[in-house]
Amino acid sequence: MDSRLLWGAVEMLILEVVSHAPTYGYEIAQSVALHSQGYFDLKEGSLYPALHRLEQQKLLESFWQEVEGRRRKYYRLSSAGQAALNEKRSAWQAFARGVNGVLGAQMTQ
Amino acid sequence: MDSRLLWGAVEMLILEVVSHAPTYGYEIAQSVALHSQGYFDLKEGSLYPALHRLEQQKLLESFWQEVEGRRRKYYRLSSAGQAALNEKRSAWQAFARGVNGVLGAQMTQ
DNA sequence: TTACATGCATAGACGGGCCATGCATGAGAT
DNA sequence: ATCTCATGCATGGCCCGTCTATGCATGTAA
Repeated sequence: MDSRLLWGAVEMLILEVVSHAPTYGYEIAQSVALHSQGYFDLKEGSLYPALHRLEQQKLLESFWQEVEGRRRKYYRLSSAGQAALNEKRSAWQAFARGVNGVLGAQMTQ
Repeated sequence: MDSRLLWGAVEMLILEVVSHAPTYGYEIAQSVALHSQGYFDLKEGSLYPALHRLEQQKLLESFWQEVEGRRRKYYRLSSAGQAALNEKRSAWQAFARGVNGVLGAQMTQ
């Protein structure tokens, strides 16, 4: 995995996963790994700071919950977060289109 | 343009353009802008350091040439550069596949 | 003579992913 | 009993590439 490529995409991936249902850090990392067929392996040093950034930007809201003796900090998407996710998806598509344009790859959309 | 997404992709874009024919910095930036429909606008502060990195890594070779009173530093792809380009293209495809997997986007290949 | 395109180059700011580490609990293995 | 591993959150400092701003030089057009 080229970690440099990850720059700027982590927040979008987190927002995407949280948009499906309120969830927490550890599960987010699992979900991202699962849906990317193991390609992404979010490290704590990337994941938690990103979650804190997103919360501080009011894109995510959090609440603590205790399950089987374990503390979990759940996050849910705010409406601003949904808007930001839509923007980031568009930016990603434009970026991918740009890269593929230079690479001469076939674009299907 | 989300400049954060650019991380790690600049070198691939440069190698790709140079792979078509020996060319120089200014023209590389133009070519990348053209093929990405204006999406990418490589700044000097990104472009030239990247070219120097690639040359130092022996992925590019350079030679100076004077055209109409203007000095141009031409770059050509080395065989190691071709191999690196192939690797970066694969890495890009894997990355895009990973992102699109998380986003739930349709993958056509 | 002013402005803009061409052409290369660098310094410093900036910021976010990664590594290593720390702490805590529960379950299963030895 | 003890150890290991999965679960779960968190942070400090390293690392490094993009960006802004700047500098210099030449040719052409307004």
